[in-house]
This record gives sequence, C-alpha cells and structure tokens, in this order.
Amino acid sequence: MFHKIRGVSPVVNRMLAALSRTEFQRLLPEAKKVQLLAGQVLAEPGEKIKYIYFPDDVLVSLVTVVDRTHALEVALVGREGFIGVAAALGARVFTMRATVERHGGALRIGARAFRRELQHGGALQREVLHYTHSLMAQIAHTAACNRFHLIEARLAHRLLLTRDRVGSNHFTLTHELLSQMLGVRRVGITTAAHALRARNLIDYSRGNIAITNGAGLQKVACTCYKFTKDIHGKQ
Amino acid sequence: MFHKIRGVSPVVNRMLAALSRTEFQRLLPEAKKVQLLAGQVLAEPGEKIKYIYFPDDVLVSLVTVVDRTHALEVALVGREGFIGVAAALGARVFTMRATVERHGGALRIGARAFRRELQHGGALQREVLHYTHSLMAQIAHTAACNRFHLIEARLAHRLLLTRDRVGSNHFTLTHELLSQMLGVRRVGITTAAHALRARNLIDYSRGNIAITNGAGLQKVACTCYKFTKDIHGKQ
DNA sequence: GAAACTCTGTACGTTTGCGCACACATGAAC
DNA sequence: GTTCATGTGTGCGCAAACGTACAGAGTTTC
Repeated sequence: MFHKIRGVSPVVNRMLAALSRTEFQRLLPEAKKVQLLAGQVLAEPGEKIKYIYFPDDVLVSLVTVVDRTHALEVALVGREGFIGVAAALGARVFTMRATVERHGGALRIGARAFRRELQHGGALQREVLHYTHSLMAQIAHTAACNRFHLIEARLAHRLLLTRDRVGSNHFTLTHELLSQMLGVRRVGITTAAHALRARNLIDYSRGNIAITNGAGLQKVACTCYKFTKDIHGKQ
Repeated sequence: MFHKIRGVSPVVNRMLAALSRTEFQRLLPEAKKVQLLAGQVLAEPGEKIKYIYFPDDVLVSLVTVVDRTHALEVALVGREGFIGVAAALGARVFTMRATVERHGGALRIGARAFRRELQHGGALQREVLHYTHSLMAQIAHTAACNRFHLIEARLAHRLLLTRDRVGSNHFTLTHELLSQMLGVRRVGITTAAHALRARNLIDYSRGNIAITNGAGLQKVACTCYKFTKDIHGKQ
C-alpha cells in the first residue's frame, strides 16, 4: 500500500506503508518530507529527541560513540525502519549517533506526535516494536561479527548490505568512511578492497564503488550477511 | 515496594517491584517462583518463547550465536531486567541464547499471560520498554567495547559487572567461562587475570574469584564500566 | 595549467591475540 | 591413596591488525 502526500511522491517507507489510511492521516499534519544530505548528523548521544525519521531512499548509519577517538557502526537503517527507536521506548534522548550515509528523502515527524500516535496501540505500535526487535538482533549480531570475522569478510558483508538497500550495484563510499563503520584503519579497508578487486568481485575509484560479482562477494562475506538479510526480509 | 507471594520470600526484581499491587496480582496466577542452576539454558535462538523470567538473585548471560564455534555474550541480565524482551516486542521465538551464569531465584511467567498484561499498557509496559531501551544501549556499547579495548580492560570491566549484580566481591567464574563471554581464548583470560592478580587487584583459584581492590580494578577497566552502570542505575 | 585537496597505494616495525600443545596444580570420586 | 576430572600456567610460531608515514593518482578550484 502506498500513501500519497498532497500529490508529492508516494511514501515508500515500509513501516508507514503498513499503516491504515486513517492512521497515516493522523500523523500527516505533523509530518514533513525532507531531503537529507550525506554526512548530515540526525542524532547525537545525549541530544533531546525532537524528530523521528522514516527513510524513503535515504540510508542512515547508527553509531555507538565510545570516546573521542572510538566510534563504531552497529546498524544500518533504510526504508525498512526508522530513526528514533529510543523515543518509542520511552526515552527522551538519543543514545547513539545517526549519520546519513547516502543522501535521500525521509518523512520527518515530531516526537510528540509520534508518541501520541503510539498510544493508540495500532499498526504503528506493532510495526515499531517489531522493528525494534529486528534492530536489536541486528546490533547483537553485528557485535559478534565484528569480534570474529576478518576485515575482508566484513567489508564484503557491508558492501552487500549497502547494495541491497540502495537497490543498485553502484554507490559511493570512501575507504575512510568504511573504515569508520567497521571500526578499523583506513588502510585496513584499502588492503581488503584491493584483495576483493583482484578477484574481480568489486571495482572502485575515488569513492565510487561497483559490485561486479555479487554472488562471488557473498561467498567471501561472512554468513552474517544471510542473517542480517533474513531479519528484515527483502527490501 | 516489595510484593509477597504466598508468604514466600519477597520479589526483589526491580521491574516487578515497580508494579502496583493490582497489576502484580493479575500476573501472579500465571507466575511461579523457580530456582535456576548455573549453566542452565533458558533460551535458545529459534526456540519458541514459553516463559518470561524476572530474575531475583539469578544472573543470566545473553549470548549471540554466530555458528557452531562462535558465540559472544552481548549483555548480562540481573534483577534490573528480565529474559524475554523479544516477546514484549511481538516476536514468538528467541533470537539469543540465555544461560544462567550464577544460580538463583527468578519469577517465571507464562508468555501468554505476559503478553496479555502488556496489553493493559500500565506500569509493566512502561518498565518493559524502558528496560528494552537500556538493554539495546548496553548491547551496542558492548559491541564497541569488544572492538576497541584490550582483553585486560574488558576482563576488569566484566568482573566489576558481576560484582555489582551479585552484590559481593566473591563469586565463582572459571577462565573458561569468562573466555566464552568475552569471545576470546581461555589462555587470553588466564594471562589477563594473571596480570590483574600481580597488581593485587583480584585473586582467584579454581573458579573462585575475589576482587581485592575494586577501585584499582575500575582504573584498569575501560570507561565502558561507568557507561554500563549508568544505564541501569544502581542495583 | 598550476595549486590545493581528496582518495588510494605501499611500506615498516610493533602489538595483540590466535591456535595448539602440554605441564602442572587442586579437588573430587572410588 | 590412586585415579580422574577440572582448572590454571607456560611456551611456542603465526596471522591479523595496529599506528604512522609518505608517495602517487585523480579531482576540483581559480
């Protein structure tokens, strides 16, 4: 089901799409379609939650901040989810950083309206809780993946994740960014990427990445890829 | 506030203690006080959720299972929480393994009754969501901790966590168990523990561990300890 | 077209942790 | 007391990743 906002492009966020027309209409007055730019920071730990974001084609990276020099991506959020799980669980402030990995559109909703609608206990609540659950599973699994698997496998995994959400084999990501996501050195990514390219699985140049052999890349990636995919179902 | 069950020892689980008498009474018919033994497995990934456990003095370890050879502890649950977050979020099956780290009592409640009570949307729901939030934060932070910090710091961190929940500087944990929790070799723990003992921070012998200098151990532990502690508040 | 900037490649020594193997303790079981 | 199981100590060689530093290659800017 697709909802239309005043003739603008349809909402493709899967959670919102699962709402009934009535429910969606209740949210609309407080909602605004926004364009988000790569690198933009949507949330910072400790910051008060003002808005909830439901991604359409924007891709957001959830990052745990340990200290000034250490931060680690724990999950990737696309149209299957939303930014602001904390609010749904009764918290007033964010606990993680959320940065835009790939520019795109999202539906932004005021935190108050969001909480109000949740009280109704309808489809939104069900969807929100369900997503919270899969997000938690994803975070936990990523934790283990980071602990046990080699950079090369994790890189392959990560590239496939992005591909799935972007819906294309071509996207932009620098080694520097990838290194921050996986919590390793930039050089570590360069080396791993080099190896993947040598096997004709990917190609890249100055931030432009192309997956040239998806099946092959899956073989290199750890089994976590399958797991992550199963959690959220197909994009 | 403490609730009494038919004259048995009072419920000290903090979530249940936060309920009103009425709410607690609604749960009681479906509840049973149980004793859990160290090593007992309360949940296995993919297994149907039959019971929810509210720990009194039992200590439960939440573990993500990656494959046959790899599993990693992502969180520790004591009286501040409960086992079965997945059920509260609408799932029918567990996604993680839950094993008893330290024997003790818990209140066991049927999953159906638990869900039913949640529908009432009262204090139980509020508490459950709140705990879910802190659990998620804890898991994410642990992920980063595992990624960046040395075994020695993580071991110190982990020992302090256990101490806080057990409420004593003496408890039992073998190197083998600790290694599984931190996702490292048994020898890795032995070496780290050795170093801690050399500095008179801890002492141990055949599974019996004693923290002899808590303040000193905190200095060795990563700052994650403070974080984890702040999340759940005081025990 | 030169300069500035960003992204990627390569190198080197160092550390942490791994995998494995075996010796040595302690306590329980018979 | 001997046997057995369990827990801890030690010693390798080795691989992965680290921190750091610098060189080249591709863009953008003016």
